[in-house]
Amino acid sequence: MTVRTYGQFCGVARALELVGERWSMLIIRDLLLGPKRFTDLRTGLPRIPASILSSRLNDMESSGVLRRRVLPQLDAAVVYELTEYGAELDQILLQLGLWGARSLGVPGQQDVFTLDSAILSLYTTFRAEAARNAHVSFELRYGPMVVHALVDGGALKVAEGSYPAADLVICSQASLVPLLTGEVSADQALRSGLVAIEGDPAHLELFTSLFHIPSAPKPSVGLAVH
Amino acid sequence: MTVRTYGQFCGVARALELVGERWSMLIIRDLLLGPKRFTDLRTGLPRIPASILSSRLNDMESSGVLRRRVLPQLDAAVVYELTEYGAELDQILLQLGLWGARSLGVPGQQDVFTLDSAILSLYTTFRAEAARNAHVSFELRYGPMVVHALVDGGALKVAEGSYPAADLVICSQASLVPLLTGEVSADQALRSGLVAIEGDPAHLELFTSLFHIPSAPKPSVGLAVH
DNA sequence: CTGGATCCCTCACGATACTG
DNA sequence: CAGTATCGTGAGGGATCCAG
Repeated sequence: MTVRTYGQFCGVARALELVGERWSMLIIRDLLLGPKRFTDLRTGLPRIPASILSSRLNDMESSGVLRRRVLPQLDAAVVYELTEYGAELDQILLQLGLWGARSLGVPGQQDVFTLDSAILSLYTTFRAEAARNAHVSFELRYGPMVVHALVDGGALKVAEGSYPAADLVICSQASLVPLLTGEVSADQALRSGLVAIEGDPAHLELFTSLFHIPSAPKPSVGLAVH
Repeated sequence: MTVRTYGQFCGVARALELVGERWSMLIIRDLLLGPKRFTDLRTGLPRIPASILSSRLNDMESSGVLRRRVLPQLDAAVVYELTEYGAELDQILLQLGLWGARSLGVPGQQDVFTLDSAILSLYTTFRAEAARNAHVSFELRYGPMVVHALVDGGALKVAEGSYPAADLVICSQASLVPLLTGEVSADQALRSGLVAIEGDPAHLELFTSLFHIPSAPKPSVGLAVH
């Protein structure tokens, strides 16, 4: 189980040796939302072979990114959870998700849309600075999957399940990406049937201002200016 | 050349399909510092097979992360440079480098320390908020490799080569990591011979406050709280 | 000399089956 | 349920060769 290295004395190379193998980042993505069992991870990552999941978990446990924990229950349930070190990847994962979301096309026939990525997508696209004075709650229904998002003045909490007190219920028939990029306005989304809502249409306008996929670059650090 | 996918409709998965293959991130790391020729990239990544470099460049060109450009010269020199989209990975790469630097041990016998990673390491460890009122210049000598860093009130510019007007010259005999993490103080580093300087020792103290590898976590977004 | 392409070998990945 | 074992395939690694 000797990890392949890059032969470089470099923080980036080291990071990639820890979490750069195929599937590792997606495992971490799912664990960011809480400890999970082996089977939970398989469910969230339908295409990962069990043997690969097993070896990734072992590798990342050895390197201190996550840990195995035996729950104090009769059935001795085992969960995997991020260590503090591993959990510090959260911002990086969110930014990477936002960067990648910009080139998400339409979902392919084979693509799965999991609960965890639905929840994560709300965190990645959340614009805290636009939510300073916002206090609003949404329930989102992606087919059978239901999550809710509570916006409370710059803070966001997303979780699974319904939220009967929600200010707005959004039922999406397809990908919300065009709405989040601004390619489609709230109005257009409603009229075209991209989404259906229960509640005040003005709240959908608010939703698009709180959750957004920027098409223009954020100001760069200025390394690659030419 | 059909790219392996993860079969997920998710920004993180999409990002990994674009830049998650082995070596891709390190290619981008080097290109963050400016356009480079095929041979320059090979020099900075000694262990990458030419065939892999070639296919990564082609893949990332197809996906819009970088572009080939033919310089208007007689020899028709070709350079590779990041697109605007690719360049937006800069913050992510810097943060990933900082995260990985925390588990950098001592450089292995086989490890190379390239000019680009030396320059990048200064960007990754730079603390702009600690440099608000700082105006100072450093020359760093890692064996035969020489770079200089200009700190100008929260802004940093690092480049290759000597800088005769530098306020402080730092000659490192070994890895600077212990100094940057605070494991070794500026005083101890001098007395132990970890570094030798030309200039005011007080500037070395300043250096350690400007460039730092935090051992404690930065505040997390609060996803993985349990 | 740069910018690759081609060959071959090895090992990680991926699918399936199996066990405590 | 929670993984490990087996095994074929294809990507990575290294050397060599070729075109502009």
